[in-house]
Amino acid sequence: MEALTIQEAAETTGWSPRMLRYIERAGLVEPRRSASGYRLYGPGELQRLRTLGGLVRGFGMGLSDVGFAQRLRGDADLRAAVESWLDAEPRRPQEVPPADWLRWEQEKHEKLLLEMT
Amino acid sequence: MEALTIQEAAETTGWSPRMLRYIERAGLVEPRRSASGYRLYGPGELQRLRTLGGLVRGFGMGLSDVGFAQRLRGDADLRAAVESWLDAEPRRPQEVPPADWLRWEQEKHEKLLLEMT
DNA sequence: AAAACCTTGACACGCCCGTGGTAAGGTTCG
DNA sequence: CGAACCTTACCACGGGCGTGTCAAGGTTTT
Repeated sequence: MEALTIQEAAETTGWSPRMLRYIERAGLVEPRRSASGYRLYGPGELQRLRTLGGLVRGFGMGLSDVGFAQRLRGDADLRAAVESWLDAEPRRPQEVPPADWLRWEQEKHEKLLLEMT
Repeated sequence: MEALTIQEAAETTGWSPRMLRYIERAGLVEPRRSASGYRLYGPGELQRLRTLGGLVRGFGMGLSDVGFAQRLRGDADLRAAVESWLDAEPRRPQEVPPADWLRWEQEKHEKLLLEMT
């Protein structure tokens, strides 16, 4: 049987058993269960847990950020809305021909405005 | 002068003046300032504030999520790390040829593993 | 059967997020 | 000049996040 119990998984990944349960509830790494309900972590889950640690510690992001990124991936509407908001950055009006930048903004947003009301 | 003061901007966008200052501190919408330090909201900022409201209320995301999305856009390393983590989803091992899925995981992560230690 | 695991559920705690309010002081308008 | 605005800096507070610990009960191992 190629699967570790929660305490063994905790030892090889650096997370506490408590956090492994939390990570599961957050939908980030969900191990399969044994017949009696024990969590069973396979090689894929272990790898994912280790790189999750690298992500959090290496970039200072929270588990909820990873959860949001995961949500972004699965929800095309959300992704489109967020991207079009980011595209419309009104930074530095002076980097744009001064006569145009007002209309330029408004055009950028026309599509989005129709969608979200 | 085509720019609104903070209270006027608040009235036309639905945010409170307090929140407009908060949103600025979060790096999401940063208006330019008058000579004496007053915030001046132009058409671009106003539009951005309204669509930000749509994003938050329409999708139930927090301002910090929008901030994270913005950070993702600007930081290529972060984006690559997050994407490769999401790509390695160990969901449903049975959807993949059973002999391959273990190596498949490991290869997917090799690059990332070298970068974050 | 006892030890050493596992499960879920609860209480707790510190910190950050999203808000509001208020105070002390500068600016603009009438 | 006075009213009405603006600025920054604080205090406060409810809620969620990331953790730990503990209790009550089921499972696996020896």
